[in-house]
Formats: sequence, structure tokens, C-alpha cells
Amino acid sequence: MKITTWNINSVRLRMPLVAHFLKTRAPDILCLQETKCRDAEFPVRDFNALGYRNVVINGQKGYHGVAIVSKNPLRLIDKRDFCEKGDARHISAEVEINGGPLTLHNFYVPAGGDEPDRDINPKFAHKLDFLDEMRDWIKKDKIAKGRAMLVGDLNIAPLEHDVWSHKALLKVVSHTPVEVEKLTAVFRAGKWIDALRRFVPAEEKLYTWWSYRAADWAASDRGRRLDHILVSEELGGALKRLEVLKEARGWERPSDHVPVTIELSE
DNA sequence: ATGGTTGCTTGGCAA
Repeated sequence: MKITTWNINSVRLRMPLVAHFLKTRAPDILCLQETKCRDAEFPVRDFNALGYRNVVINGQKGYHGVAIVSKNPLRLIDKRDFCEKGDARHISAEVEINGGPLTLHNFYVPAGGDEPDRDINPKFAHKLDFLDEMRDWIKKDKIAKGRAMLVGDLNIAPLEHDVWSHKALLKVVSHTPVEVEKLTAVFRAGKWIDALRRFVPAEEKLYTWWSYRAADWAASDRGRRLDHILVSEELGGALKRLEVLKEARGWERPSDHVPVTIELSE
């Protein structure tokens, strides 16, 4: 049972890459972020033709947008509007895996702009408020109870070795102490297990995103771990394998994020 | 310190 999360940065533009990924890696479920199109423009037929008959979408024109694509049926679809801005940043569904239901939440957390100061940068304030609302909702609605998973582009690299230089990024949005604290509170609110770090020790560098702005992303290797897979305590024992597909960053016209896949045992 | 690239759209944000 394989579940992938991937910030695709325009699903229409990168459908050929997605198709290649699905054909070669064949995850059971693919969670996408930054699809950047309205629901009616989402290439549902392409996914169907690849054997993914179940597609649920929360999209909007031009920005953001999330979707879950699955071989198996998806039910109890929910789309939450965090911060009441009308942004398409969350979708969830229940799916049957290994003889029981799993609730899957797919998120695209606000990037937060450039200036890490909530008083002068409304986008940063939005990001912090979004994280507070996530924390409260996870706690109040017991989101991590039973078999649950929260994946997506959370736009924060919480650990020292989730960035190429801890020191250089302390004042860079995605790795500031206030963001890290708020994401950690999200983790604590559900007693989530950080699935990627179950497979790669905290002392080792681990990235899922490399900026488009580098002259040579691979040579400089200045990445960040912005994409996450969190699993509830009940699923901790089922974690089997992790794949961060770094080679996808080198594909033709790539996303700046790579697919992250977790495998759960049967 | 600064600027670097990409996508959605065609001027300028957002990331």
C-alpha cells in the first residue's frame, strides 16, 4: 500500500511527468498540491486512463489547489476553509486499506511571503494563523484518532537538518523559530508520527524541495524538507518504506518539489 | 547583501 504526496506546481502543465510517475512507481494514492486550476479544468480523464478511477478535487483558478487521486474508492470527502479566506488548501477522504478505513488529510499550508514578521507581512500572519487553526482543529475534532494520515506541502522545515544550513535560514520564512514552534504544536496536537524521520535519522540531511533559482540545484544542493507525511499512533507499526524521489527534480520542466512516498505493510 | 527562476497569464503577483 503506497501513498504519495507531491506539490506539482500546475497539474495541467506537468501531467506527462505525473503519468510517468504513476506508470513507474504505481502508488495506490496520490495527493497533489498546487494544482493551480479550477475543478472543471482538472485532467480527471488522464488519471482515469492511468487506472486511477477516483479523483476528488478542491481547486481554484491560478493558485493553490489540492486533490486526491486513488485506485480505490474515496468517501466522506471534506474540504475545509481554514482562516475563512476561500483558499483551496485542504481536502480529505476516507479510503479502505488493509481491511479497515483510513482518513487521509491533504494540505497546502500558506508559504508566508518573504518577510518573517506578522506585523508588516499579512501573508506571514496568515501562515501563522493557519497553523494555529490546524492545531486547534486536530485537537478538538480528534483528527489523529484511529487510522489517520496528514500529508502535504506544509511549507516549513522544522528540524536543523531539514535545511541545507540551519544558521543561514533562521530568518528565512520556512525555518524561523516561530514557524517551527507552531508546526511542532500541530504535531503534538495529534501525537503524530513524523513518518519521514522514522526512516532517516534527525542528524541526516533530508530535503523534498530545491529552489528554481539555483544555477545548478543538484550541485549546490540547497534544499529544504517542506513536504511531510504524518501518521497517527495507530499506524506507526505499519510504516514499511520511504521513498523521496530526488531524481524527479532533474526531470524535464520539473516541479520544485519531488514526490514523497510512504509504504504501509499489509 | 543581493538576485536568482517558474507559473498563471500578458502585468505583476505568488512561490
